[in-house]
Amino acid sequence: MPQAKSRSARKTRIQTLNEEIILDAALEVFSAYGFRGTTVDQIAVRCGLSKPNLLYYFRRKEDIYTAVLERTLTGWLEPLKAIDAEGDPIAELSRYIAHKLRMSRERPEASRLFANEVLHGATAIAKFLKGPLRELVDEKAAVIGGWMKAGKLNSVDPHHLIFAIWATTQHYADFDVQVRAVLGDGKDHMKVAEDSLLRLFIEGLRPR
Amino acid sequence: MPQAKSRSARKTRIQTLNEEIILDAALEVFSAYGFRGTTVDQIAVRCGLSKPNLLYYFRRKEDIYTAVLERTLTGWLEPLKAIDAEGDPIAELSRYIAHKLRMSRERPEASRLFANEVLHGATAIAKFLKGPLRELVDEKAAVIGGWMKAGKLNSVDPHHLIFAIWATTQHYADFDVQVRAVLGDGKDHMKVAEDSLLRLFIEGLRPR
DNA sequence: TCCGCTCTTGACCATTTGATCAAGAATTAA
DNA sequence: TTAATTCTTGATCAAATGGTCAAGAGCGGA
Repeated sequence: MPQAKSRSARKTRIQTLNEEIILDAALEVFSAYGFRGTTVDQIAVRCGLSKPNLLYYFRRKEDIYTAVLERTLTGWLEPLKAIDAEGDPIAELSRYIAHKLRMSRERPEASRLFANEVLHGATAIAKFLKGPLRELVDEKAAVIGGWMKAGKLNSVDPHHLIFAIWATTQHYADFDVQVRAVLGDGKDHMKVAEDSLLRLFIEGLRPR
Repeated sequence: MPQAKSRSARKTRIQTLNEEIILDAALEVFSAYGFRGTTVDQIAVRCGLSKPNLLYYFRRKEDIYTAVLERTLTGWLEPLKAIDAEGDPIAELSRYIAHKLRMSRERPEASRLFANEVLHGATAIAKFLKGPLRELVDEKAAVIGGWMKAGKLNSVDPHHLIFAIWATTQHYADFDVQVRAVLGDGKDHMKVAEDSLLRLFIEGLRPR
């Protein structure tokens, strides 16, 4: 809502359109350079608008940033939410891992934006972390813990299991440059990554 | 070597001392705010020197950054190097995981500096990644692969296994804020983290 | 068509910040 | 002690950058 007073709550066609292309461009730039490393001009150039025009839609650079973050956080919890307490434990967790891995491949910018924000203190999303995120994690950790008590899974602290899944899957987005440096940029390694992670999480390293 | 001409190759007592306290301060600040997010003045204040004085020892901000990175990379590979082909596979990998986890607890700044650099393209350490890092990883991956072929470990792509160990252990340094938001800041959770990761990597989730 | 509101931008401003420099203080070797 | 060298810093600069503003262009409903 740029102009606090004169502009009505309803959005113009142009307004909707431009806010969208701004946030698209902002995600690209912020995820690549971080908040401080990004200039408003970079975003402006990227989406073909002038700098004052950007600041017409978003008063401050920070507003663009928080808008991009909010937009990204929407849906960030979806894969975890999808874990079904009634489903087969191994199948549910396998699906979760595969889902997170797919997100790292298809939308690495979202993961990097998030990683950068957390890495630098997460001041903009502290409430999200301590609120919705924590609640959902607690809930699903309880589900996983139930599976373990029922003997359907080996006993591992469920919270740390979730951390491990986050870490390993998001690694392919956040540390993509390193992965490519080690494996070579050529081919697509995500298929191997998926097979490896699934086998590792489910079977572990010790032979049976 | 600040003054190119008049200063000899040998370092003064003061020079050695000050370069050290500068790099100590720089690690703190760079790891917290990233390269762009850090100002020379912040570092100067942190170590009690004036800004021009900092730039007497390191001509450019970038020189401080690369010096800190270099200093941090020294030793970054040590834990992986320590994996012994002659040792017991499970024991060697357990020790490696525990070692990396301890580093995340004791020197999280180093991990965060590295994470930030890779996240933003790793332009300053590209040679390190494609050179020494890759070579060492290939070497140790071969060792682990040998263990698997010998039936001493379940077969998982060794490169991706190493990525998984990096991701899960460094997660506790890089995503510390998130971990605390979910688990609560109060107690020390690293002991539970270690038990969980070791059990997860070795035994996996599927009950035997 | 006409009028009010929305959209766009060139010019501009203030602050931050990396970097320089000259001059003086401190240190060191003789 | 002395002279050469190293170290330190206040003052200053130029560039980058977030943000403002007034004026004009464009759009949409009556």
